[in-house]
Amino acid sequence: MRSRELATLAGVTVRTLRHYHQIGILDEPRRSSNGYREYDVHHLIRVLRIKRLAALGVPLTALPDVLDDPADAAPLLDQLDRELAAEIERLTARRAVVARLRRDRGAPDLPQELARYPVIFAAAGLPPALARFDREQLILLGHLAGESGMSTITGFYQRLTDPALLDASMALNARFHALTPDSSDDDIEQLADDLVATVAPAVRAFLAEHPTLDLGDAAPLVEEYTNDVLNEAQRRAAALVEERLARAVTE
Amino acid sequence: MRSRELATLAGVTVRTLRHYHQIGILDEPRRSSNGYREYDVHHLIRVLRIKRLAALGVPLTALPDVLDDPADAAPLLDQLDRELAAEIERLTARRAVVARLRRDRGAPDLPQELARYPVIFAAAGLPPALARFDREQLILLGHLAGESGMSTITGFYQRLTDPALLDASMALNARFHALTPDSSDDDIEQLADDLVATVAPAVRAFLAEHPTLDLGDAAPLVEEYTNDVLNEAQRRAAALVEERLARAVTE
DNA sequence: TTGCTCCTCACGTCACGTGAGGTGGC
DNA sequence: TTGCTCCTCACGTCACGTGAGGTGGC
Repeated sequence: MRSRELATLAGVTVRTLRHYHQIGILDEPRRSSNGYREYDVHHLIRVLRIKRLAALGVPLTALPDVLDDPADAAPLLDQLDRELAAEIERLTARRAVVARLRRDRGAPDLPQELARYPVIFAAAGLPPALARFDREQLILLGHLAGESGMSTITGFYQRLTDPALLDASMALNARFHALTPDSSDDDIEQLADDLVATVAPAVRAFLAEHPTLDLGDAAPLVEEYTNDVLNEAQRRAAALVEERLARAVTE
Repeated sequence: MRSRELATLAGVTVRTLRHYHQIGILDEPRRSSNGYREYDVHHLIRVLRIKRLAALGVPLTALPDVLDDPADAAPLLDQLDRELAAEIERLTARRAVVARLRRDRGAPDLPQELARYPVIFAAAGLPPALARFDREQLILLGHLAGESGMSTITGFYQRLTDPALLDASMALNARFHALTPDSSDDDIEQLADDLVATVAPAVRAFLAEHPTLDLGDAAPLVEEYTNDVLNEAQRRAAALVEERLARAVTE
């Protein structure tokens, strides 16, 4: 029989037969006078055996050994089982992450522990520009802080998104966002005062429970980021907040 | 920061960064005077986002859309979930086949319904050459007979491997295997008689329960196979058996 | 001068899919 | 002459890994 017939009988494509020839797991048959390949039933059997092993996940390059010596099958099956178990576990874990993201309508580019906060902020009316700032900062912090720092971050965002605090802090965020390079010093000072007054209790309570975030060598990166993203007035406000908050919290 | 530092911070290889540049999902940074790339924190954030989406199984080519518009995330997550579910199902089914093969110490290149029979025959002392013949014939028949024919085949092998019949038929198989082109006509006739006498009751009972195997256009292939594999005396014995068995069963 | 880091090609991976361009049989 | 089947290259897939060969900074 010729290529097409063998392929159809075996349930593969002609290209697949060619490929099996190329990598040497299927003998080339004799050619008829016009150069056409003339296969016989032994080729069909060989292809069926290859197909079945391949369907189990055996790499084609491993096939000559297994096909020629059935005794090689047992360790191969053991290995296949281990690989399948591991792969299923990977995919199942991945699916659990996807499920959580879908449930929370979370951002898929954030660590799953943090994915829900941008959604909460967006729902509370955070301006898009600030939302993006916050999201990127979360990505950066979440990665640089590592496993241990993650619980500090989630603890902080947990308090920030407390319903009692959320609306007030969103209003402050809007004022912060509205700062422009020609905002008055008074505006900046006033915003810093209001911000500290609003969040100080939460920060104090938070610090009692969590270690300080230690970014190690990576701290300048976070600073570089905020410097790049905030305008002059916003940077000044942030510096004021940092300074006054430290005092408010320690006194 | 330069390539190595960004790569280390992000937990990827330098080659991966190059790849992201090549496919256009990561902006090329400015170069320092010696041609070295100088990345900043925004590149780090971008790579972290890419990494996380990629870890979920999002193809890199789909990333620009998702990264630039988080609203695209929901349908993407739905699709990912479907793909993951389907893939997990495939792998789980595959693993079940592997588990059955391991349990039965079955041949992995046979349909799973038939995998255990070669093992039974081998344990019963079938000569290797005949074992190979039988195995290949099973592969061929199992494939050509399709879904419906499979139950006919398993039914037949079920009876053949009945302990009451197995030893006797193995002895006959050994005699069949021992036939050479210069076996006497008497030996051949005697063997055919003994074979028919031994298996006729089982075949009769079997035929009462199962339809005849219909190979359709593929029947000549099976004949080609046996003609290729058996020697002259064995072919004559097989023809005699076929003829006399048909009579023994219908009378 | 000697390592170390960076750079740019460019091939390899795995199991084929998909044309391109050409030839024999009805 | 016109389809149909077969043939042989040879590039593409996906996300990089892995050298090869060369250059700048201490």
